[in-house]
Amino acid sequence: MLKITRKVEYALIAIGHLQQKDAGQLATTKEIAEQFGIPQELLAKTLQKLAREKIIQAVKGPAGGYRIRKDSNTINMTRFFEILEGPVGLMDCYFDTDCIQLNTCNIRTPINRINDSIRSMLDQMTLADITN
Amino acid sequence: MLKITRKVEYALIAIGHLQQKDAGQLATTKEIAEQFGIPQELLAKTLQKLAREKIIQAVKGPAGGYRIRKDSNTINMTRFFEILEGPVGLMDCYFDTDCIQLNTCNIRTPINRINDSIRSMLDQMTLADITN
DNA sequence: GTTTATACGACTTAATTAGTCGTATATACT
DNA sequence: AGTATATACGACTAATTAAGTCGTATAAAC
Repeated sequence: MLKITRKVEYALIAIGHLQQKDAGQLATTKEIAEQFGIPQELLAKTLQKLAREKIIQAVKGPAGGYRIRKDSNTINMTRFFEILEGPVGLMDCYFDTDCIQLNTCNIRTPINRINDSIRSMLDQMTLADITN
Repeated sequence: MLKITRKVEYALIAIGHLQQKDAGQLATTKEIAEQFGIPQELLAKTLQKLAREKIIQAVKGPAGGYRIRKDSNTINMTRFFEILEGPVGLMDCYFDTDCIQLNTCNIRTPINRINDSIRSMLDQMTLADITN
């Protein structure tokens, strides 16, 4: 439990790599995959998702690749995680309120308290913080 | 990601129920399973694990069951989660340091920072806090 | 027009989680 | 003593989720 998935892990590694680059410089998925020993196809799909959400910028064609956007310090980690994984919540009922057992459930409140703490912590971290 | 498992969910529900009881009163797995609509066998195994770790106390035989221990406010949530699920860490390398990529990995430090925050938050919560 | 990059959906495989079953053991009660 | 009812626990199966692969399309540099 409380594990991040490989997709997130790979995405963070890639972003970290992009942040090392000089402004405007591109990196290809191939380059990143090889350098960090991660499966290229999976990384590719992940970066595509991030590009769609304007977290990074994609450039097609030969000499293409991805670059980090300047505003990466405005993107908080809750948003980042949710792009790649969907809702960040210890239990689904944090978002999805039509649980049959809602009335008998005696742990919703405390769990949501933990949840809120984790979310607000992640809210306060930005993607830029990931560069060591 | 960041989801708690059913085992933990069921355990928390059960503990919440036990805490409602008057001091020394027992509840059976059957009673809890029926009241909250959760699979009895699975709940049983979970409670057995908690009993082994002295989180709750088991009484065998007819008129047996489980009761909460008085010191449930000294048990923190990190410990509780780890009894049921093993190490609480966003990535395995938080505990297991022999990752092949340790030297190339550029996200270990920031991830561990998030990790520490979550753990220290859970450290500060006790099981007793789960009673609404 | 060929090469090399991203885009993206469909698919397969692997791993984890959830749930079940059989059997043993302790104990209250008759 | 014998029966009923509770926990104890390992082995097993089913379901769900995560990880990884493949095929094909599209854009752009040369």
